Parts: sequence; structure tokens; C-alpha cells
Amino acid sequence: MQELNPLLHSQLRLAVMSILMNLAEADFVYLKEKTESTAGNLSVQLDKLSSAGYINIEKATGAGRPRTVCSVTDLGRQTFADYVEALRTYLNI
Amino acid sequence: MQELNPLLHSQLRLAVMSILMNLAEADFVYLKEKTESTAGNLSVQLDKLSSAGYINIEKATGAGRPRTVCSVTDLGRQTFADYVEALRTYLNI
DNA sequence: AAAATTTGGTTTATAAAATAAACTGAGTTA
DNA sequence: TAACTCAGTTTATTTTATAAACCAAATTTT
Repeated sequence: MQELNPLLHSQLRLAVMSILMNLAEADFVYLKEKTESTAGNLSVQLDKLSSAGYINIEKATGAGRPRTVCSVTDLGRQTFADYVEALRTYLNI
Repeated sequence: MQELNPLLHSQLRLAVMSILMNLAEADFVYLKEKTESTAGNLSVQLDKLSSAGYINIEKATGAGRPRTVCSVTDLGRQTFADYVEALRTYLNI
């Protein structure tokens, strides 16, 4: 059996990736609301996705409140696709 | 977003459930080989699935070596189906 | 305009989970 | 019958997820 990429096989990180796969970009506040996660947890998980190179994080600060905008990278997109393929074999779909 | 049943959203437990969904039953040794897991890890995870009522475990001892046979319960089957449905929304499939 | 409050996060601590290492007892084999 | 293997369990360790506490900048209130 293929292994399931542990970085993606986590509820919150998968939810984030799922959202970003369908949107050009999404900011911290939006992701927090959509996933119903705490800010702390989200912050940590976004860092992990970013460190792995699966997402890009742009932190805009200065004018008004800070804004953290995330988007999926090409690597992230490919890795997500691979993960989906692996899962299919587990789920028989 | 729906939550992903944490008991199923674990690589090894999902692998075990996946195997049992396609087989009437499977024993410890078979599951261990198929999943390439250690005996200790497998033992722990089988207990969790059993405690949740997702699988049935029959331990035959006496004649020859002990044999631990597992099979999925109706609850397990239903829960697995629900999990698959929830995942679909994450994966867009 | 100073004080209080809210917003958008990060850092640190805690709880839970996965995994492996060590152990046990019964069955085989030499 | 002594050594060894097999089928597992128990306990300890590591990793991961989550939440609680904190912080700085922006906004609102008085």
C-alpha cells in the first residue's frame, strides 16, 4: 500500500489545501473562518505547509491591519494530486 | 466543512479498514504484512478500532499458534462510508 | 487625545496520537 | 530439553495536533 503524505494527511492542513486548490488565494481570516480553527493552530499548520513548499505566504503589513495571503504552489498542487490518487486506492473510488 | 472522523483519519487504521472492507476477514499476520506495520503499532490500532465498535476481533488460541481474526462490523462499514463522503468534499471527487 | 478594545496574528505549553522497543508466553525445531 | 521462533501485548518515546497565553498595531470610546 502506498503511504499517505503525512503533511497532507491532517484534517486542518488538508482543509486549507482543499480551499486553496479552488481559489487563487485566501487570507488568514478567511481560512480561519472556513476551517473553524483557532488562530494558533492555523498559524502553525500554515507554517508547516509553507516550509514544505506547498503554499506561498505573503505578509502585507503597513497600510491598515496586517494581511496574510496564502496561495498554493505548483509543488503543492502536484503533491495534492498525488495524495488524492493514493487515497483513492484506500477508499476504492 | 465537515469534520473527518479522527479514528478513521489515520494512515494505519484507514489501511486496515480499507482491507477489511474488501475481505470477509483478515488475520493479524496478514494485516501486518499488507500494511507493513510493526506488530506493536498494529496491535494498538486494532484495539482502537475494536473499542469504537468498527471491527470485530476473535482471538483463537489453543490449537497451534494463536490466531487473531478481524472483520468489519456494520457500524464500521457505515462509518467508513460516511468518512469517504466527507473526504470527497475535501478532494473534489 | 488617552484609555480601552479589538484585530491579526505568533509563541509557548499541553494533550493526544503514532510509533517503536522491550517483553511474554506458547509452539517448533534441533 | 534447550534454543529459537512466532504471535502478539505492554510500556516508553517521539511526534503531532491543539489550545492557551501573549504581543503589537489599529480602531473605537470617552
